[in-house]
Amino acid sequence: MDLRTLRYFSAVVREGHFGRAAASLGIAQPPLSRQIQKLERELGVVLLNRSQKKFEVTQAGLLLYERARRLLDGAEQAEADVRRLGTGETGRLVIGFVRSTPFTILPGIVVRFRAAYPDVELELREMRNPDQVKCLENGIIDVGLLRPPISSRALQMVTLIREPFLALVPANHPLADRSTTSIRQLMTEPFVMYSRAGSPLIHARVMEMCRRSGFEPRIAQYADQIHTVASFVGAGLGVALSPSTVTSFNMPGLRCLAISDKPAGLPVVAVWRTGNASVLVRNFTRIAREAASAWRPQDLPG
Amino acid sequence: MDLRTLRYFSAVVREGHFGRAAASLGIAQPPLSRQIQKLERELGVVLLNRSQKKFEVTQAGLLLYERARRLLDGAEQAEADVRRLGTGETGRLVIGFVRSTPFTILPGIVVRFRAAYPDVELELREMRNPDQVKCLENGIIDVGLLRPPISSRALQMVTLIREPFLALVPANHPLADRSTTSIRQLMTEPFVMYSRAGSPLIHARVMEMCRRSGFEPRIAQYADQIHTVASFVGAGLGVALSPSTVTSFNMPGLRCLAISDKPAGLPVVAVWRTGNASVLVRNFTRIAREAASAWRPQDLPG
DNA sequence: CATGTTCGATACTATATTGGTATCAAAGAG
DNA sequence: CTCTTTGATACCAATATAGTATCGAACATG
Repeated sequence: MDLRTLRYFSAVVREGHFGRAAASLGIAQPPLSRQIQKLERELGVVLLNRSQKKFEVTQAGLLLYERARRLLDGAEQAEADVRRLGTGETGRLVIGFVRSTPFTILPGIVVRFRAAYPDVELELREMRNPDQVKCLENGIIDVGLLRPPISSRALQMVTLIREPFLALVPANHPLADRSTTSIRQLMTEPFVMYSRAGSPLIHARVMEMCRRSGFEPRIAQYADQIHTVASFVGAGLGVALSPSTVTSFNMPGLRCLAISDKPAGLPVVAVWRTGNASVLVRNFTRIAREAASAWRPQDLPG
Repeated sequence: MDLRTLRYFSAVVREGHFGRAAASLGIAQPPLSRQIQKLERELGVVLLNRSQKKFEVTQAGLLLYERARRLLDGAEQAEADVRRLGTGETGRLVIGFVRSTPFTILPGIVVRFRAAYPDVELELREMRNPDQVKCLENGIIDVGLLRPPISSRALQMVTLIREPFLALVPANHPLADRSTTSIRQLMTEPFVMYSRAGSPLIHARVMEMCRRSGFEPRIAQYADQIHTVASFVGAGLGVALSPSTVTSFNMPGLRCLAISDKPAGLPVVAVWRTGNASVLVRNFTRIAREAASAWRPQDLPG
């Protein structure tokens, strides 16, 4: 007993007429008659009473008709649901993100994704880099938005944006009125520095930039997070090199300058399990790339 | 998407292994692989992630697995139910019967049918002959237990029993001590007679029997029903010819005698719609015939 | 009452689908 | 590095399904 046979039988009962049923099914009448006969033989049950020219549906036939309708509806629904889930129109996606992304690309990604796939449940979890790597490997999150490097070979990634670095100086600093500076010009300044523990990636990059410009920065103050750094610079504790996200805060006493050295930006990547060919993930990363390419660091000086 | 394909997919997911799944389905592995591929192509959805040697079921695949299980269970259940209904193991049967049958064959039929088909709902309705004919034609009752003749050509019948006639005499009658009499011997007796209106069939048969024996009965009293006739005879109002069911009552002052003329018994038949090939009806009439052939008029004299 | 029409069943043929056997290519296991 | 395991592929055989032509019974019509 397969669904085609049920479809046929259902059509015969619905139309009350083999010829019309066959027409509605897009087949000829003789195969339809045979299929119904075969169904009756298989079940060992008379479904249609063909005593006269016109047939009459037996009790058993009526029962089968009801059940067939339910089964066919169920199958159709299942097919549609699977298709929707499989094409990523529906389902659930858990996204990990690091703290900086809500100030850059995360909002754009979420807005675009929601618009494109309104029926996909999107769960967003802020997590630090190492947690995201673990959760990606466990399957707890499907995609991570974070900063490289990541070491796991089971993970695949695509670079979304490179956040440029800015130089931060206090408003009363000699450089404060200019829109651009070089890293070398900050050589003698005291630095407010991202701590190695709190932001190891930025710490390393800033140290590297200074060394490339030929000096070891004199560190006046460590700070863990971007707004702390900004507030310390605004308070006059020193200068800093920071991802451009600082412009998202309206910090009093703070001036942001473009860096003439044009150091490479700080990449943010989307990461997912290499095996995970889920359409949802593919769609999300596609949208993420689109959103990222439309993103521009806001209020950039210079 | 048919049920076989779903069965195949379900087996693959359940076993987690194409080879074992194929074995459990009783087919070879290559056709199974192809069917799954075809299913994925039809749905346009990746159901199994075959990234490595071992596959992994996708979200969509898991959804389809759940739905497939439900559909397959539903189909199996439907098949079983239809088969049961179609083979008359289950369902509902409405039986009409005339007043006399509860004293003769009805109990035996019901007991046997209940034993053979415990899951069939049996509804019993006492109805007079003409009502049964109407209800049979309307489909309100499925089988009627009644006395011929019936005139409708759309109805089919089978004779179940022939209730023999007995002669009834008062206990103080000269014939009361004998076990047999002839109809002629009652020629001069006053008769308690079934009324033409209340029991036209019996009335006609009794009149016919008397006329065949060469006399017109002198009617002392009319009565409608069998127990009324019996009580009147017992009260000494006259003699009577009656179906043997009278022996079911323990009527004081009444004696029952066999009739040496051996008149033909009063037939009771089962009747059903000619078109109605319902297995339930066939089974019921078969059981009715069995029960009838086992029936013997009780306490028959002679 | 004969005749034509309708409707499902049957006979036969062509096509499509499905399953089996042999074999391959890649991935782990030892 | 070799052997085994596992799903995929190529090719062939068997089965199942659909189409065309036609039949036979039942109802409608003149």
